[in-house]
Amino acid sequence: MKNLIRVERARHRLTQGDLAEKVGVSRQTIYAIENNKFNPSVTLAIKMARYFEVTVEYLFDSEE
Amino acid sequence: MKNLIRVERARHRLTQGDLAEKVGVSRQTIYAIENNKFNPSVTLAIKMARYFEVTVEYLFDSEE
DNA sequence: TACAAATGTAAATAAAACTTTACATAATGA
DNA sequence: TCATTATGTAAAGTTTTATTTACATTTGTA
Repeated sequence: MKNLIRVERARHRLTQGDLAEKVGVSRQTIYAIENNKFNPSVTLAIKMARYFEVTVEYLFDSEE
Repeated sequence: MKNLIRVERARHRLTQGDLAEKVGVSRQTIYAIENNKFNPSVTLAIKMARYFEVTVEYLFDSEE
C-alpha cells in the first residue's frame, strides 16, 4: 500500500465521490489515486491532507 | 511567493541544476516550479522536501 | 431478496507536467 | 575585463494527470 487515502476516507466515513467533491476533482481521480494509477499534484495532495488533518508525508509517503 | 525552493536551495548552496540532479528532473523543471509555472507531482514534492529535510507543507504551502 | 449506493474499470479526450534543445542575460570569479 | 557558471525564458514534443461518460460488479440496507 502506497497511500492512506482509503484508510482516511473510511475513518471519516466518506465515499470516493464525497472526497472528490471536497477537494474539487472527479471521483475517478480519487479512485485512480487510491489505486496508484497516478501521482497527484502536490496541490491536490495538500488539499487532501488538509481535509483529513494529516501531513502529506503521512498520507502519501507511508512505508510498506 | 508560493514555495520556498529557491530559499532552501540558497540555504543549501545548490544551483537549479544541482537540485534537478538530486531529485531526478531537468533544470527547467526546477526553474518552472520555483517560478510557479506549474505544480509538481506529490512524489517530486516529497523528494525535494526530503532532500532539504523539511515538510512538504513548509516547502509548498507557506503563506504569502 | 430487491433496490440503491458505492466501487472498479475502461476508453476517449483535455489539460498539465516534464523533457530536450537552444539561446540570451546576469552574476561570479580569476 | 574575460571567461565561466547560473539563471531566465521559450518552443516543440512526450508523458502523465485529470475529466467525462459509461457500465459492470460489489456492498449495504430496507
